[in-house]
Amino acid sequence: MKSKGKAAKSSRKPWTEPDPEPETSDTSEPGSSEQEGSEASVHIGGSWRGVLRGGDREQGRGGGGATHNPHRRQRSHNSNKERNVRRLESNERERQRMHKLNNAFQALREAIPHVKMEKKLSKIETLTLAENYIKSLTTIILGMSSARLPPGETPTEASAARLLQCYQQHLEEDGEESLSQFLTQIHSFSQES
DNA sequence: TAGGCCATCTGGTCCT
DNA sequence: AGGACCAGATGGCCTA
Repeated sequence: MKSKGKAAKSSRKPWTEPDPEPETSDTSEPGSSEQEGSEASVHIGGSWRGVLRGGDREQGRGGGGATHNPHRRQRSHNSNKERNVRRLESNERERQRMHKLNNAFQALREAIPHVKMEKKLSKIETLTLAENYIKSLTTIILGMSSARLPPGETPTEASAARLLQCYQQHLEEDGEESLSQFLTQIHSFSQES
């Protein structure tokens, strides 16, 4: 679970009803997959978590607007057991999603050179270094291609075209969709300049 | 011990 | 309808 290899985390509170109803015949252990120790419920700092999260998340896409959003989807009235199952499935999917994200971060770490090899880069460090690395490479490539231009060709035109060609080659080799997206951006950039 | 970083849970919206 | 995505909350581990 925790990739740091430290002691397994056991204090995560599994999903439970904030307002426990009498009929909660849990056959499935709430924390079945990797948590144990189901505490009474999610009672945090003197208030219910659900209450805490009520109405102050009005920004951003997934952000919220939970309380007064007229377009809010009607809650389906599933049984507690059903909701528990769905919640656990959601948790599992979210975990997998985050693992994939972390794998991508790891791949990025390995792709960028950095000085302190013994220390693992944090996520924010990885992103920052990657940004700088891309900028440096771009500068170098543009410099190289403008150094040997065919006569009559403007530097930006030619270098952008070269860049495009280079990425197209990568695209053919790797077949990555993310690359093609970037390719489009490069292309529009080259047309602008 | 405080602060940084992280994994996980959670409930909301968005998308298919 | 259900999965993906997102951001806030929380608590554990580690280091200065």
